[in-house]
Amino acid sequence: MDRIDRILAQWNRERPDLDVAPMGLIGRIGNLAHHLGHEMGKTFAQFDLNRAAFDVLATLRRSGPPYTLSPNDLIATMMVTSGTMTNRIDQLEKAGLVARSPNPDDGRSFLVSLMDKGFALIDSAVTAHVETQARLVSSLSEEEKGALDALLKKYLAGFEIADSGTTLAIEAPDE
Amino acid sequence: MDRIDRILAQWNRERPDLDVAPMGLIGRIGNLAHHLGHEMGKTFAQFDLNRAAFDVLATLRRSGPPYTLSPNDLIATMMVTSGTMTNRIDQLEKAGLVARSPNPDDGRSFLVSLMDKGFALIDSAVTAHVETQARLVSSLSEEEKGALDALLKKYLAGFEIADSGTTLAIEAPDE
DNA sequence: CAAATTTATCTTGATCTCAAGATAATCCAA
DNA sequence: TTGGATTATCTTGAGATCAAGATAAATTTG
Repeated sequence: MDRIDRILAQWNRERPDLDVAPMGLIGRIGNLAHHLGHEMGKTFAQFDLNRAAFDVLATLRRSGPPYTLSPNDLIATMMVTSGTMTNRIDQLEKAGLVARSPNPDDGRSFLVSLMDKGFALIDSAVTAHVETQARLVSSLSEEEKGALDALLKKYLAGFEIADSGTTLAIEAPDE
Repeated sequence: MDRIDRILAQWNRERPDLDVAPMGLIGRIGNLAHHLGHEMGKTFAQFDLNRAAFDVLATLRRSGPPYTLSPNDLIATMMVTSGTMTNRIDQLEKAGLVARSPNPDDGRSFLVSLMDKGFALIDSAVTAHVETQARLVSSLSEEEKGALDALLKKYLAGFEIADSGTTLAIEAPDE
């Protein structure tokens, strides 16, 4: 009888006409994301980063040499709006962690490159981040982690297909 | 090979020293929460609500008669800060959906009560919300839903014990 | 009973995000 | 080629959240 079960029990009493089983599943995913995000944020803060800045630096770092992507690449990877990405890059640029340069192949576009300082920072930060993540999944056995990951992957697949434009039952009828 | 798998493959190439399996699991939970939140937000918008307002109204509604809780009760249920809750209640009060009254038993405190208009609105909205949620889990079989929910519940249990003050391996060493 | 502490709520200031629209460059079709 | 559509990015304005601190009432202590 956890926090979510208590919520479902209340709904059952007040609105017995509703089937709230999906609410339990979805609520637990949301709660977990909240807790995990909070804990990971502490690690980011140790490097004077927040989740947003970490994600941008990490995306550039793992893209490999020359550690350079366009804002649009970053937008597509991180699923945020263009205004959000402009803001993130502005801040990282001010901090001297990345630099913008014109894209020689497209006058509308820029290239965002990881500076040496940014490379060093994200390499340290990601090492600590991975340690934090290992701790955050340590309450599950290897089997449980594998089973959970497999189920999540299957579930997520429906949304990713939806993203790519295909119509699925999982999508809303219209926007 | 989904979006998360591609990220892990990049890290494996660039930083083969890191064990990024936990990143996959945690990343999928975050991605799912993001997708689910986005879809549910569309339903809330149909009732001129956002997630924040829906949660407050729903918490009052499911608490049962007299549909009244203190701001502190709402804060504890929703895991938000007091400033956030003040803001939410202010808006709902302006919209005529809830009302504040002094708490006769505690001069520091208020009681937040659902108005008739708020009751009618949340009863319609939650009906639609539950339908949305049913759609959002429809890509999983009953067995998968049960297995996923059980794993999530076990995982979440570690964090809820942590909330209550007990020290667990899953917690950060310090804040 | 008075001082110190705790509790409940609100205020303030900063940050992050998004949606919508602006700007400028590129692409495409006739 | 040239006008219209598309694309990439930035700007603007508004909303939500949080952390930290202020305020006032209740509780605990000696």
